[in-house]
Amino acid sequence: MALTIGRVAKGAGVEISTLRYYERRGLLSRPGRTRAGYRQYPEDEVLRVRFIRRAQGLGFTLEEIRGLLALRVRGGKRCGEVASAAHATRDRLRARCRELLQMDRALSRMIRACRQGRATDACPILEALEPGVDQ
Amino acid sequence: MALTIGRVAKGAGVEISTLRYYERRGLLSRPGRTRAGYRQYPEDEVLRVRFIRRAQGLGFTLEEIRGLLALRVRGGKRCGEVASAAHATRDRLRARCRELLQMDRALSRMIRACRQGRATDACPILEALEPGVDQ
DNA sequence: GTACACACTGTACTATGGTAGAGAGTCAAG
DNA sequence: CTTGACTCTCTACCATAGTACAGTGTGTAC
Repeated sequence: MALTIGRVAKGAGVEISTLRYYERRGLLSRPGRTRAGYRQYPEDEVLRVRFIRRAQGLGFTLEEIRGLLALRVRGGKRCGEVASAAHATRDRLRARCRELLQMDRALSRMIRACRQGRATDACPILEALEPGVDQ
Repeated sequence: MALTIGRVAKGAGVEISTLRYYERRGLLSRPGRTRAGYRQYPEDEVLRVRFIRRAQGLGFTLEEIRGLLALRVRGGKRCGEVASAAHATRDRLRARCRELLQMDRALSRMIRACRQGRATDACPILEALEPGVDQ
């Protein structure tokens, strides 16, 4: 049961034109077509599109997301290649997460200061991030 | 010892034009000027700019970063307001971090599968994220 | 067989986050 | 006092990530 582009769009909560755009950018592979030229998507295309939107929400560019989506193990071949790409990606995710947690701690400090009625005149987020500045 | 725009740019690793752009967008407050009209920045402006770049790397828009930079406790006044904004921001950071860790786990699974010579034909990241799809 | 929703391509426009260049003034060294 | 590096404003351009629209074809319900 193939889906039309309209159904995929509705399912994933995006515009039809966005799906065509993703196709042009190589994030979605070219689907089959009916004789009339209508795109025919497999049902799980919706999941792929949702993934794209979530990853964008996390601050990845479409280029990066294209890379994420390309990561998969194909029959043991080129495994080393894929595994090292996966490792590198994982490292970047973790670094990102660490920085988020640093901001989190800064905010917590601020909230505490606030509760105690102390004023922090300088920006606490900015201060809190200073130690990590050189990487 | 005030800094010229060129020194701030060099210190923060950005273009001069970018600093003027940030000023227009309200991320940097208008600095004092010399009689000749040259901008005069306090030394810690460099830190502020570095913070902006890091936050951008974490996927925040300039608008969001403007909000982050505005969060500070001013002499106990408007504390409730600021604290609730800080809480909300912290919640968003944590949600973001959780999603990153979800992707992290997906990658780890893939790396394990790879080591064991198993092929995962579907995209493992995509699969791993499915449970979280509905929020 | 004619509405009407939906699909197709192609082009053009939008917002965000910058970057580049013109034309002019400024500062510091020699 | 001139040369060169730096700064100023203003306008125009660029890439990314879409969105909108024109003009045309399709599919189905009545």
